[in-house]
Amino acid sequence: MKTEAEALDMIGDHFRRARLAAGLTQEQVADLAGISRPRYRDVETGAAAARATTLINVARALGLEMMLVPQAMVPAIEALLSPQGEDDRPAFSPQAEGDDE
Amino acid sequence: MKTEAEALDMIGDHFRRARLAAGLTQEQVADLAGISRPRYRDVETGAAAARATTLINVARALGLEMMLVPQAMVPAIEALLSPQGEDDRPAFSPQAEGDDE
DNA sequence: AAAATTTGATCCGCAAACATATCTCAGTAG
DNA sequence: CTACTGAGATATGTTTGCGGATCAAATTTT
Repeated sequence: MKTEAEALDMIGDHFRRARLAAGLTQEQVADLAGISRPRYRDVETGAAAARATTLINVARALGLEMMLVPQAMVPAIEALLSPQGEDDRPAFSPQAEGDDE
Repeated sequence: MKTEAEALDMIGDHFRRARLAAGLTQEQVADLAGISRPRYRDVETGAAAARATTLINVARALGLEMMLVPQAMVPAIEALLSPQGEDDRPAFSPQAEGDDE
């Protein structure tokens, strides 16, 4: 695995930013997402490949939403989010698709 | 859990659409994503809460990308994708956040 | 300073995702 | 009818995410 780990790391970084911006502790977010604190920590650090439902719950606890979009549309969406400059950082870099790896 | 199952179902439906649009078999996509066919089938049917890396790989195998976006921006992004009307269907409905459940 | 809070990190036990193999059924082609 | 392909479904065993408890380090608060 290669890009997968990077993706997880970017997700975790995104979550951390959103959490700090919201002024929440790890435990608070973990509780909101319905997961344990050690596990939320793993998500933030990208230590583990969390389940889809876990990521969805964490995202929603932080006011975020996971979306599936065509790779070709990613730049446009990023452009749409950047100016808003809240705390939104698109999740994954669309660096070509390595298919598997 | 409630909405989680729905989200998984929507993801699976999205994948299936993209797969058929690409003219690929389940086995081909599973191979591209680096997972077994029975498991990819579970993903399509929403039977299992796949891992984050699994979803990322499947998405990329289908020319899609997963993104984390502020819930407030979801409608705008959907509007951006709708006109394209290819095979893009935003993944999850942003119906408030149930936090945990 | 000490005390409280937040975070990093680890272990154990359990549940679930995962691979592999196998079987069946629907559809199409021979 | 038989042969082939795509897809649904199940069984077994391995891997791993997960909760809970527990520890220490870093930060903040009094």
